[in-house]
Amino acid sequence: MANYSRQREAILNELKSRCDHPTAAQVYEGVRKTIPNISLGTVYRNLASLVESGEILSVTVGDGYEHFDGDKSFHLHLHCKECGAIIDSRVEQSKLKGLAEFDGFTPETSVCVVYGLCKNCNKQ
Amino acid sequence: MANYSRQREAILNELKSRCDHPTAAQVYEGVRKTIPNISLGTVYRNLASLVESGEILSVTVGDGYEHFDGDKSFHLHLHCKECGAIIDSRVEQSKLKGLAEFDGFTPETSVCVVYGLCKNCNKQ
DNA sequence: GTAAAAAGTAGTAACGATTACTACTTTTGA
DNA sequence: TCAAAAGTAGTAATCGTTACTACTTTTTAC
Repeated sequence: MANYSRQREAILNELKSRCDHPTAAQVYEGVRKTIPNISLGTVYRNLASLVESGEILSVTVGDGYEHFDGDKSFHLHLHCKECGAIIDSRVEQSKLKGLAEFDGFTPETSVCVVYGLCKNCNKQ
Repeated sequence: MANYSRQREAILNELKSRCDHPTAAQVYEGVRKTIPNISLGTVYRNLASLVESGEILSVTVGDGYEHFDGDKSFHLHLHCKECGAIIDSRVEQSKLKGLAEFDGFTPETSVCVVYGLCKNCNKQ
C-alpha cells in the first residue's frame, strides 16, 4: 500500500476525529498522545501530502498559520478577527448573501477563494 | 491629517492603479519607481495599517504570501493551483454554485472565508 | 513663524512558521 | 530473507514578516 505509515494514519485520524481547524502544531500535539516521539517535520510532510491527494483541506485565514480541515463537504468558514475562531457555516451554496444573519455572526468583508485550474493550465 | 505620509499615499496609489493582487514585495518594487529609497518595512507597516482601516483587502490563498487587493467590491478570487494566478470573478453573490462554468476555470475545492465578528465578540 | 512633541521612516536585526537535509528505521516485494 | 524503496526523527536552514533604533517629517501650541 503506497503512502502508508503508522504516522500518516494517526495524523489523518486525528484530523477526522476533531471538529475544529487545527494548525500543524496543534495536530502535532494531538498525535503525540499516540506517538510520543513523532517529528514535527513528519506532521508537516504528511499534512501537505494529504492536501495534495485531496484527503483533507487547507484553510488560510491570514492569521499567519495554515489550518487543516478533515471535512471536505461544502461549507463556509467564518473567521472572527477578534478571537480568531474559525466557525463552520452550513448555508446552501446559493444562499451566500444570507450570511449576515447566520448565528449572530457579523460579516465585514468576505473573501472567497476557489481552488482549481485556470483556462490555460487546464489545457496542458 | 492623521496617518498621512508621502509613502503611505504612494503605497495606496500603487495598489489602486493595478488590477492584480500583489504581494508586499511586489508593492515594494512598484513604489520604488516613485520613492527609490522606501523601506520594505514601511511597505509592510502601511499595508497592515490600510487593511486594519479597511481601505484595502488582504487575500490569502495558501501560497506562502499575503496578497493585497485595492478593490473592495464583492467578488470571488479564483486561485489556480498550477500557475498561482488569482483571477477576479464578478459572479453575483447568489450564484456561487454557477462558478464551474466561469471562463474555463475548473474548480476543485472552494474555500470561502468570511471576516467579521462572532456572536460572542460582538457583544463586548 | 517657530520650537517642542508626536508620528512616521530607513535600515537592519530578530523572529518563527515552514522546509530541507541526513542518518536511520520501516515497509515492500520478489 | 534480504536488498531496494519509502518513510521517519532530529536538527539545521530558509525566508516572509515583524521588531527595534536612530533619524526625519509632520503636527500642534504659542
